[in-house]
Amino acid sequence: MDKKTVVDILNEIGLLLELKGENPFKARAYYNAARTIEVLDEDIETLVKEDRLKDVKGIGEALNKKLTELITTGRLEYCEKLKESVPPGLIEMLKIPGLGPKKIKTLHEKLGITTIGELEYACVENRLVDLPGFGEKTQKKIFEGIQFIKQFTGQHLYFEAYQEAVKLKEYLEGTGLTIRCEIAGSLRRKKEIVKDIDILATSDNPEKLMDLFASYEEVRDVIAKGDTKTSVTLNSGINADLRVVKDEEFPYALHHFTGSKEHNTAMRHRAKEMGIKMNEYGLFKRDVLIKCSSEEEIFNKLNLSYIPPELRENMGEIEAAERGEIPALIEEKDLKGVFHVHTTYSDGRNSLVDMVERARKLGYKYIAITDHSKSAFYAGGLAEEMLLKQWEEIEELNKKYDDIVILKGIESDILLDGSLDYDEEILKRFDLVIASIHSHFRMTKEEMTKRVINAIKNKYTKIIGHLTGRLLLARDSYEIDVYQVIDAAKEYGKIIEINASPYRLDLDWRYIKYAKDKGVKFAICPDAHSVEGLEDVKYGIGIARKGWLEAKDVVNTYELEAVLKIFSNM
DNA sequence: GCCGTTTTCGGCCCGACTGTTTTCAGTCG
Repeated sequence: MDKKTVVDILNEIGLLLELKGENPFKARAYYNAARTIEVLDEDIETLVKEDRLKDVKGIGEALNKKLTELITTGRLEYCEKLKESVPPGLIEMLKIPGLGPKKIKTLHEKLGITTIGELEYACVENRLVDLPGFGEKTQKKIFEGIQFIKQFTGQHLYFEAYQEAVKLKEYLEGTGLTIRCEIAGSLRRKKEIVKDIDILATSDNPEKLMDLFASYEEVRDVIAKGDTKTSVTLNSGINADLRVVKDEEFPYALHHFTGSKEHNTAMRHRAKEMGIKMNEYGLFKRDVLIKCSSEEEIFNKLNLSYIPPELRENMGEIEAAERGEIPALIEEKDLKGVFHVHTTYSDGRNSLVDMVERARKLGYKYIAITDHSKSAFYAGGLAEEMLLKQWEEIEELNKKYDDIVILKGIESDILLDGSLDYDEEILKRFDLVIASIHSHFRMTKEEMTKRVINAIKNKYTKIIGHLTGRLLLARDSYEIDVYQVIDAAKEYGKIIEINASPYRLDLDWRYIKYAKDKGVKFAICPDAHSVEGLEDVKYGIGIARKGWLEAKDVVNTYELEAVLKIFSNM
């Protein structure tokens, strides 16, 4: 075993001990030993063989024993045990500037954070500021550090890539060289996670356009550059492709580069059956172009009604289009009210009145304030006294405004046995209870499913919040039988949330259509922790559309009276 | 965990800097 491996292992042990909060001097002893061995003149294997390691200053009885084990067997049980006891994500966090073992330990112990993704989400939810030794600036610095690290992972949250794509599109259009320019690919399909940005443009001067694309100020690297396709890496770490085609080819190319691959394959298959060849340059019957000036025409030529990009996943959309049964998908303007809003009463960044004011500005007719419940100590959950205070404030505000109604709500933790977080006396006074899992993620699938179904059975539960608990690119869903939960929601007439936080987008759209077909209703909720967060509903709309939802499937497209009626019938 | 003893327990490198905190803890080099 070479010296470097030994040194690395000793340093790692030091680190792990610090993360565990062991005696710092014990950790230092390992660092010291690592440095001692690093500068050792003699071969360490020889020292072990001749039992002279113990004579080296800094190596005592315990280290001598461990190093002997390591060098003779190639393994060190102590180190392996230690590694098992510390989540690997904590070690990764050391890469974040400003974070050392002590702060990481605090994050782990106080907030239960085990991965960088969870940490990022905790920053977004403003959870770090109240921890001992943390504050506004620390939280900001950590968040920025995470953004830097994330650049190199190759997968990106929809909203981050989308924002980049919009800027890029504006830049390209600003060159004056594009005739048409669109964001295509998985972004256009509103996938929750994307791996790159695809932009399609038409131009009379493609070469110049490619040059200007490659010299866009946000470009860090040019990966490939040609006449029809150029690939770059942006400063944000996201890859972007620009494809340029002739203007008459645009509709075909837009369809082709929007995908998905599976949808395209099925479409080509269908075309072939009709004796038509289909590719990014056109539809051809016996090599003669079938002229189409829009995507809609392409579908029509194949005897299909228009399929919105969000549905192009080859999950039944072609068959539905053939029957003329593509639904009129929900749009953001359909929303009349907003549920699931946090305020400074718990872990929100803005006050109750600020949230209400912003909701009014956005044109909503009702808003449900749903701070965390008392067991959510990590998020400043509300004890009964605080609830009473909040209700007083809500009543005052309701007197003041005649254009918006504020509902008294709560995002109640679902406790271990599936019960809600307050006594019946309190529960019955809420207008809206959203029941969500926030703790004890590690249960068996059967236990977790039963827990959530118990919450569904509770007559005060109206909406089931972020059903799978996933944090995109950060934390997988807990084990749960989503289909069983959906069936229970149907049976008890409960609403399922589409959590629109761009970090969650939960319920996953792949389940939504199943629930819709059963007749389950949804609510698109921003889970807003700031006034800006209210606008996250747009991401929920994208996911709802991917799940084939129409306005009538989503209760917050209804007038308040209708919503309250649904609630009262549960 | 190591070392060195006034020999078995108490001390172990530190200064700049930042951001908390209200006199200091944690990070970085």
